[in-house]
Amino acid sequence: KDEARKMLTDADIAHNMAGIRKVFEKFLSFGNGPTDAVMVNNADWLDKLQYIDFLRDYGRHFSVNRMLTFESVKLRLEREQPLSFLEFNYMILQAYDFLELARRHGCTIQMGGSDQWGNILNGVELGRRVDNRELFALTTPLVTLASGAKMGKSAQGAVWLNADKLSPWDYWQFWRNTEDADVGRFLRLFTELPLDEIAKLEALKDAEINEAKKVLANEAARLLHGDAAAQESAETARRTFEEGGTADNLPTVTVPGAELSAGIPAYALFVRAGLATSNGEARRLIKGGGGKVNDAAIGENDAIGTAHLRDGAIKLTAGKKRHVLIRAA
RNA sequence: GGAGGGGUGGCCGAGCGGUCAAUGGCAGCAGACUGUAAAUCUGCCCUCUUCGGAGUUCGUAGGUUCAAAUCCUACCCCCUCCA
Repeated sequence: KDEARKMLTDADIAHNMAGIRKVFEKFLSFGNGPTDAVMVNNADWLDKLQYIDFLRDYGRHFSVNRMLTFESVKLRLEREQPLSFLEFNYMILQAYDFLELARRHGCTIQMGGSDQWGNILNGVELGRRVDNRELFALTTPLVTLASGAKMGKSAQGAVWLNADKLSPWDYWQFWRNTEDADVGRFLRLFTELPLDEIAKLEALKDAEINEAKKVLANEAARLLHGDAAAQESAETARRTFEEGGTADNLPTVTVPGAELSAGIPAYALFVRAGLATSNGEARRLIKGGGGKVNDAAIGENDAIGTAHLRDGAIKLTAGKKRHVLIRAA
């Protein structure tokens, strides 16, 4: 990270921990068994640190000369951006965390993105110097797209693993929209399919590669959100994109029946649906031909109401991929 | 503490009294082309709008001026060097 971290309150931290645990629960089992995962809070040991003792016992093992050579630090200095002492200490604390984890839980390997390489090695070295422990680091390259961009940007922003940040449907869509050139690699990285099967999928050419993308979306969504959610998303996608119809499971926003009877201007409805963040944006979207009601162009000021209900819902579309159903509450 | 440089829209970065809601690039959104792909081209990209305009922006607060992102003062914050 090369930008200042935000200070978090205790409540923020507790909230974040709960969120992190919820995500990891999908992939790990927490418990007391020999192979179960344990979630710990480094405040358990960091809060008790005595400054002078810490400096004397651990601080002496860190050379500022060396810390200044770290990429994250160098970047900040080169750009003449601020780097507080608090942040400068982050790598020391991370190293100490590794040591504490080794002492308390017999943890011997730390994994992370390649940007963590230096930080993790600091811990490895600290373990050797202080406890004569042998610790290990394992890092993976940050995943980039074939086009060179960093992965993780979707139409709505970041790709979140929490369902309340990014719905299973949007998560499925994210994978479905993978670039051709990334499909094989992503199947290997993000699914548990056998490699020979992936090789076959990857060999698909042109429009056929879409089948591979569906498999990728299904598998990735299944791992995170479960079978049911994955299948539902696949079915919703099939009906929406392949049949051009209206699937019941598209994201839905409800509006009080009375308001709908009275009629709501189209631009306002797009804002309500979350398809635009301001009235002006909604207007521009519709004017530019990117906003549709029940798959048909409309005027941005047209009143949308009960007359537009089809099977109990009004389908709003922004662009080709974002659809929202409006239902009366 | 002293000297110098600087804080501009999500980010980078021009502007340095009026023609500035503010060049350009990136990111984002939409249209065309397609395969829910990429690349490319086009449009949009502060808020509101009865589409004529209106209102709020250029660290914060004051001031000068007919007019300020641009000048002055104070304050806050950042960077560099000196102590």
